[in-house]
Amino acid sequence: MSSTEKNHPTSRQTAGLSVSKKAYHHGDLRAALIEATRQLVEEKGPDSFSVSEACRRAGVSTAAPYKHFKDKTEMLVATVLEGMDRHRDKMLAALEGVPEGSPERITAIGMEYIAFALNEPGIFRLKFGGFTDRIADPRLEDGGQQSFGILLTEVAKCLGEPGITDEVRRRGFLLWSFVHGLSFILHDKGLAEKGEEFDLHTLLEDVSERMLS
Amino acid sequence: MSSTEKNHPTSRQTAGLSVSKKAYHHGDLRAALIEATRQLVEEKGPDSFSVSEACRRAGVSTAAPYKHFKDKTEMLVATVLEGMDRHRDKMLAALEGVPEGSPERITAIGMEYIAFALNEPGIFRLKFGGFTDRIADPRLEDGGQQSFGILLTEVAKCLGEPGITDEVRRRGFLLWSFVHGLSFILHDKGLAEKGEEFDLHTLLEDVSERMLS
DNA sequence: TGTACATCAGTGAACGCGCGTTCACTGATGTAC
DNA sequence: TGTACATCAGTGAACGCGCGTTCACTGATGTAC
Repeated sequence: MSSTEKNHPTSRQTAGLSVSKKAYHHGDLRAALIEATRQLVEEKGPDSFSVSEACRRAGVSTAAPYKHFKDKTEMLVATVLEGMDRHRDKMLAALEGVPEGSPERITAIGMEYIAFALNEPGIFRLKFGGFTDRIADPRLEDGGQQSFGILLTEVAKCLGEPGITDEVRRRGFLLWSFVHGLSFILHDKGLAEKGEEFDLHTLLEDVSERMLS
Repeated sequence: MSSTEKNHPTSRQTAGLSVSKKAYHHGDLRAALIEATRQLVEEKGPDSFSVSEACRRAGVSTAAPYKHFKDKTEMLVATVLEGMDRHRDKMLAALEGVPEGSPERITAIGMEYIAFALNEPGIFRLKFGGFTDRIADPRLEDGGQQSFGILLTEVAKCLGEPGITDEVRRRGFLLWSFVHGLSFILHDKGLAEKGEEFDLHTLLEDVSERMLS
């Protein structure tokens, strides 16, 4: 009984979205587990993540998560979804203040995409890397579709097209492929050195221009 | 004793590179294990590969590999190296008959790169995916450098540059990023659908042209 | 050609480990009266 | 305000599993004479 006050010092008041979520014993174990999962996925990589370790980090027994998630995969899906939300928010934020219809908006989206891949490579790979037993959750597809839609909207405006035409989808797909590949390459220390002599922003501007003209 | 003739029906005569490798008991267990590893990596994914299962498939005890490889990682490295050799050979083969200095050579390299990623996604991810405990083997770096060098040589010829200049490296890096990203996207069923309406070869031609002009 | 010996590829049993998941439980909390 | 009760988040012990690696061994092969 004397060694039980070691955990979650600030979790009781998480200043958060869900006051409706009752603060039983832990406060919000679900959120705490997602955060622990996120940290572990970044520290050890998506493939080395284990439920047990997340529990250790959250300071609960290994059985506790099963009150909140069906199984390990659901924990990972929830964590990726949370990451994608942040990702999309940042992409939209990056657009603020940049003139409508300017190619700089495309560059801004690309920069944000790459920044996310570099800052949260674990989540990025969990979403895009194609890993063990493939998480094929429709909610993940939806999130990706939304982000891609943001890009297409900007491409349409840049090209002066009336909407998401075939040509817009085509250019958007090409731009996405490029930025996606760049993300993987820059994230990999051994590969990134082949491009370290180039300025990232200039590269993106260059490509945006070539692809949109 | 009655159920031992089930394994490796054709492995005794592997029509191979190494006659010097003595045919003791198995013939060439090293090669057989690499092939088993390759198969498993494709079937189950790089992260689900296990030494034990490779042994089962090769029909040997779980201790046998340690006569040929230091540990699990060495088995994977050897398998990736073998795959990279095949990859490079195919890239070079794809160039045969295509006129020197034509952008079609760039497209051919790109098509081959993507074909490899789609046909051997396990090996591709093992080389490029950035996975558990990161394999950072200098031999892998070398192989990648070689392939990139082939691309740069072609880019230089297309641009009419005297050698591997900064501009050649820059264009080559952009082209590689694009094809690399495309490989990941097309390999992923959920992502590939965003580009399924486009003809791959036409996309590559388009990008090569935009990047080389 | 035959024999004695050295080599070493592959064996089979064992090890310790951390994993994902289950189970009956407990005890703090919220609610009804 | 106080008491009885229902809820259910989190417990702790246990499970069966497959893993990577080790060890002393065996027995087929190649070699020296």
